Amino acid sequence: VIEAHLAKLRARGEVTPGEEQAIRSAVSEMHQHPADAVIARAFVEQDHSTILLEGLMCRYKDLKNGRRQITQLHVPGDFADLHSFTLKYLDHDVMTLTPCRVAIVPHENLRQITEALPRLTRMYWFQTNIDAAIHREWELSLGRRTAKARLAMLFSELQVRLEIVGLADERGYALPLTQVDLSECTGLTNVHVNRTMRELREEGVVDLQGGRVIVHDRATLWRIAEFDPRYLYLDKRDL
Amino acid sequence: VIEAHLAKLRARGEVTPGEEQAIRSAVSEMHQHPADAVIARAFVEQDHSTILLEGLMCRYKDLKNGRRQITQLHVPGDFADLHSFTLKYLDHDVMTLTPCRVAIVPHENLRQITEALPRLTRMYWFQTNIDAAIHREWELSLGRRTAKARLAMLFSELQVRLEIVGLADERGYALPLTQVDLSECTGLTNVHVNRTMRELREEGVVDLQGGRVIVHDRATLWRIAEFDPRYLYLDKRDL
DNA sequence: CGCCCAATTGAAGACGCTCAAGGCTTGTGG
DNA sequence: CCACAAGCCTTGAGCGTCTTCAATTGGGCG
Repeated sequence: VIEAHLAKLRARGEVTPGEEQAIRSAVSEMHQHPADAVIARAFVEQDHSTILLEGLMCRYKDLKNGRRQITQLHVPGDFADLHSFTLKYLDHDVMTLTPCRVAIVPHENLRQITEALPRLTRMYWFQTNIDAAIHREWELSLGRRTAKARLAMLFSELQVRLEIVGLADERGYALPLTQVDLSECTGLTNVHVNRTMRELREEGVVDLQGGRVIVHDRATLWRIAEFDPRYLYLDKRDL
Repeated sequence: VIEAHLAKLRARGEVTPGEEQAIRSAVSEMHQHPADAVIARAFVEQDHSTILLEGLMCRYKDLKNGRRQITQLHVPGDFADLHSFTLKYLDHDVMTLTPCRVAIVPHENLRQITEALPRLTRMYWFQTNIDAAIHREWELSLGRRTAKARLAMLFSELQVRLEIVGLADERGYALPLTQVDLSECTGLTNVHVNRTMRELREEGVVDLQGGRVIVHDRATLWRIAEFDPRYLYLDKRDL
């Protein structure tokens, strides 16, 4: 059931049988969450991390006036809050966007991995560094990209990330998000997301209907977004 | 000379004599850079990381139309590109903003630390996770904060980060940045930064003159920014 | 003294926001 | 089986924050 997680690790490099065994036995339990459930609240002490197996989750931060910024989306295979292992508490909430199945990994087990398996430790360190790389690409979107490019970026990124775990192909992928969700990812309003989506649809680039992203013209989508997948670090390496 | 770096690590927890020795001997050389020098170019293979000893550096990403987003500022004590150890290349450029003194740490030495010193490895993993936390706070700024709040946020964050290494007090700190630099941090134009700085000055909150940030009213500054320093993880912990 | 870079200010315009209303789909209960 | 509610999508109109373009001022330095 954690195949997606292993697939994500293997996108970077080999996972030895011993490492795979260590990962499997680090999982203490499986769990199911409904949509819109807060998995981890900001500034609350954590004693475990969560691997997303099925569904979509997000990290977000709020301002007092209610304006919300989603700082990252999580797809199956992601360690949604691995960074809480070193941080002890999170600086953001983690919430499900759809019903989700997850695997729980106690921090104590992660600690033992860092004591005994340096290579696997580096792999997990690497994974949190990818999260940071995604944050940086989103900073570029939020700070400098136009509305259309922000949405194009988001759809491009998700397509690549979902392809790694076999949940997308070149034609599209399931994405059961509302326009409000998209607006909170892109720093726009839902109204403006709606208008921008219409433009992208009328230009024959992408469409989102029935909870599914349909990529009509990937080349144009990437060009609009100035999307360069290298920031996702998908090439294989020695670790 | 790496005292600032040790001070930053010690803000989170103890550094044992053995760990301190490992850090010191991991440094292969010192180096001096002029202002506006690119230290690491995006997508170019790296074989070392860089500790900033003196001066200011930044990470930035550009769009094709020339619009630039600075994704993080680095102050003395920071490991500016520690993440290149696991990533092998960076997804952004790293540049000096002022003349800088740096210490070079070959990745091979970091690798040996991960093989032999799990606790120090966790400390460094933690440091890259702080970078990610800063990225998230900036995402919130870029996506949802007003211009005034973005600048207030930036000045608040830098004051706290510089205090850790003894380069700021409650009255202010040296910050030899131009308004163009500030605009690239905050996703604004230099013109709008200028106008917003004037507002903050006229309200008696902060001022930036002669390369120095003068904090006249820290409480108001934090309130405008909705600044909560917990995202910088300055409390001491077992590691 | 004059050059260069940064800061500053003005005026006009654009991109995205706010407020508001209407339509569509889905699920629920009478 | 239909009425109704709830949530999401869609569209219109007006507005505001921030941008763009341009010109002027100020300060540091060779």
